[in-house]
Amino acid sequence: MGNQVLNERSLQLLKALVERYISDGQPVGSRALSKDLGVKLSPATIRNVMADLEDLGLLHSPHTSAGRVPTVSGYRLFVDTLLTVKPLEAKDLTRLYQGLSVSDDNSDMIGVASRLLSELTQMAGVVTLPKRERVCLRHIEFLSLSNTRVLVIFVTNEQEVHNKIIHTSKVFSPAELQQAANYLNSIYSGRSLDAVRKAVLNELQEDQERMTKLSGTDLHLPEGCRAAKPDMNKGLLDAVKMAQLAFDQGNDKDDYVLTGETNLMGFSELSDMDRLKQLFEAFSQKQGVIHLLDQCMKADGVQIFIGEESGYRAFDHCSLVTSSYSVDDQVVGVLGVIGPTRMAYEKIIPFVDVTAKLLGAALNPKSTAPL
Amino acid sequence: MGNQVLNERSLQLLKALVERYISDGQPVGSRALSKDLGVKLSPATIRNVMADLEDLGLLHSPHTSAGRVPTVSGYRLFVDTLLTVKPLEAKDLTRLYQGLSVSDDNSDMIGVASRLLSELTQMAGVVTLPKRERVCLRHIEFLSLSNTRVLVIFVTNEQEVHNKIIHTSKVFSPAELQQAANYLNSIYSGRSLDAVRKAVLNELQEDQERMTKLSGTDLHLPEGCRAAKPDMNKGLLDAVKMAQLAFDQGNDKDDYVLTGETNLMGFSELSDMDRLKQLFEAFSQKQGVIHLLDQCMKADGVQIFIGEESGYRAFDHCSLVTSSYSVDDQVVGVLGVIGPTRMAYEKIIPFVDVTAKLLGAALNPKSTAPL
DNA sequence: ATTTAGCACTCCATTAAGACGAGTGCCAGC
DNA sequence: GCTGGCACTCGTCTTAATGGAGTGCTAAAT
Repeated sequence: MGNQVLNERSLQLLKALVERYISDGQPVGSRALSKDLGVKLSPATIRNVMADLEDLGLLHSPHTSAGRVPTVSGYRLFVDTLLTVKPLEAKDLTRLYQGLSVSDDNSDMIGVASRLLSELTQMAGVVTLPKRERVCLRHIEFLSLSNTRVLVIFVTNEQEVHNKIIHTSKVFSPAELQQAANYLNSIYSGRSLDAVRKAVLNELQEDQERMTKLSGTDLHLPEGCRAAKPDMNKGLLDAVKMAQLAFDQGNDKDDYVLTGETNLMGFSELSDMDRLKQLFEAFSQKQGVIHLLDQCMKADGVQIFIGEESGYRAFDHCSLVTSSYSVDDQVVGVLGVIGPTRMAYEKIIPFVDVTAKLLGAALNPKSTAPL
Repeated sequence: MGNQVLNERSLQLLKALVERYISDGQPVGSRALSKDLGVKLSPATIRNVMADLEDLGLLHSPHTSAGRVPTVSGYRLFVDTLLTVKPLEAKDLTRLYQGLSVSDDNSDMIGVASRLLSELTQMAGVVTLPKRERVCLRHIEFLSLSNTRVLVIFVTNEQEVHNKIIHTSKVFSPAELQQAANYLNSIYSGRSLDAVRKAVLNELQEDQERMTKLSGTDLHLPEGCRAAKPDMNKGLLDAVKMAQLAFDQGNDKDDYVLTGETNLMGFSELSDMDRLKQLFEAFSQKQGVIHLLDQCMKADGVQIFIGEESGYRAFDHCSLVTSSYSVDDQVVGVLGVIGPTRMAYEKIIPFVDVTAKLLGAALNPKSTAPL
């Protein structure tokens, strides 16, 4: 009896079984496996081993007289220790390179990456937009709309343009807005949004303290203040206040680009309409998916969620292969592929891996000429 | 014999049949119809009439011993002349009003409208983004990225921010860009993008003519030129050239917001996976849908495509109820509902109608205070 | 001249039964 | 510890039978 729980042979057998199941989609029986396996073993022996693997929770029989199918734990063991990753095919690599090459118009790199993933894997591709906090502010601009409504436009990382409407406490003239923008640009340009937010808060706090200290005597200039003239100083404070509104928390509506969802409609394991509906609803509600992807951002390198591991019902029959991508050695986002649990991990993993690296490179501001 | 092809009675019968079919989803037989119908008619008589209607191509039997189902022409006749539109229920109307009320942050009105449509009708809602050409330019801004790459940011209609990267023929300093923007803003602000594009082309053409006339003698100022100094004039020409690049054709990537696609997965007539896949693929490829919606923009008021009428295979089993929406008496976009041919037209039509009107009102720049 | 009742007929949907086959579990022998 | 053999299970496929909803046609009724 295979009392020595997981010997080499049973692992090889599990590997063969998973591979077979992934390529066929049919529960695999002892006979089929016996033929697949290099080692000469009779179906009966294999049945014994399979029974052991089933006891360990790595396999599962749909019913008495069907073959075995890997469980989530079975897949997990497989991807963690048994999998032999296949290098990308030349043509796919070329495709990725040409799609994600550093070009002048990299305005839709995220979309391109997502489309490439879905196109090449024939599953769904997903790419999160770069986390705003981790991204560099390049330029900020204010534009008066009406009365106290001000449109804030800011550019990050060479290409992305964001905008938001804020309400100011008083009415500003275009010149004042211009001045405020100039000031903010001179101080904060080039720093990460996160840093800017902190600096802004800090600034406001210091000001608060000064106010209390010098109660009323606003003609005296506190030291450490860069501004030369009092009225100027007042203007700058307004600028900082506006910056605070602009970079407010909650501003970061994380989002992602998902493509090739329709590819998922071909898979038999997702042919159940209710399941599929749940999955697509999760896609459009977004928050669940975002949360899941956020988890992947912590670790870098390729990460995999198999079936129920994700913790989201809608993903019960799906796997998610992700990798974070970095700009300037800083992790800014995640991309990945969504497909049925029964997917060709050994091919998908390198796809995701390479795409993440290329996307990071393409987004790198250093590779495009600085101002 | 009902030789007088479409008498009042047969029309009433058709109406009853369509209504019954819409609410049941089952082919409707003569007996059921006889009960539904106010008039006392035996099933046999009804059978005769139904046979006539079938000859006219208004009805169709799935098979010998099933009831009848309306054909596309049947539906068409129904919606065109038989339909009695039901007014919106109070709660739905309230919902629309509160969702589409004029608020300060109407940045995502389009999305809100789409969500409302899908939520209230339990089908898919679609709203096109306002046509750029028909929308007013409010402000333009240039931002130098690197060398000849310039980011153009322009705001239209109070709220929408667009951006595009253009390549200029020479390197401009920030000051030059600022000047160019100022000039363009002073001349073109408030005019429709379409008008601006034409004016710009005109300007360039005139300049061209001037150039040929005065070949080389650029010290002489041609009359009709507003600029006072030659170098200034040169700068303005650059501005116009940049404007041309910015408002280039092909820039108008028409787009739409589609929500509630998942609602479509519940309908039995779309439960066929292949069909559904085709439909969803059409949704993500967009161009087909855009073309279809564009057609609806020509006519104003509610417009309906039933099944194959749309001309797109993917929509064969769907109907599309649309209405254009206008800002400032100018049609700028289209919104609508997509669902199975068997939909409650009498309810959907007022939904679409009212939503279009409210959206138009909410987007109207006049209703928000001007600068 | 319509309308109606009656009747034979068609065709789908459901159910039941049987045959098939893939695969298992277990046992006894190698 | 591995293997062959064997009985058994269970899903799938095929076939046949039954029931019912609905039609088309014809002949009688209005």
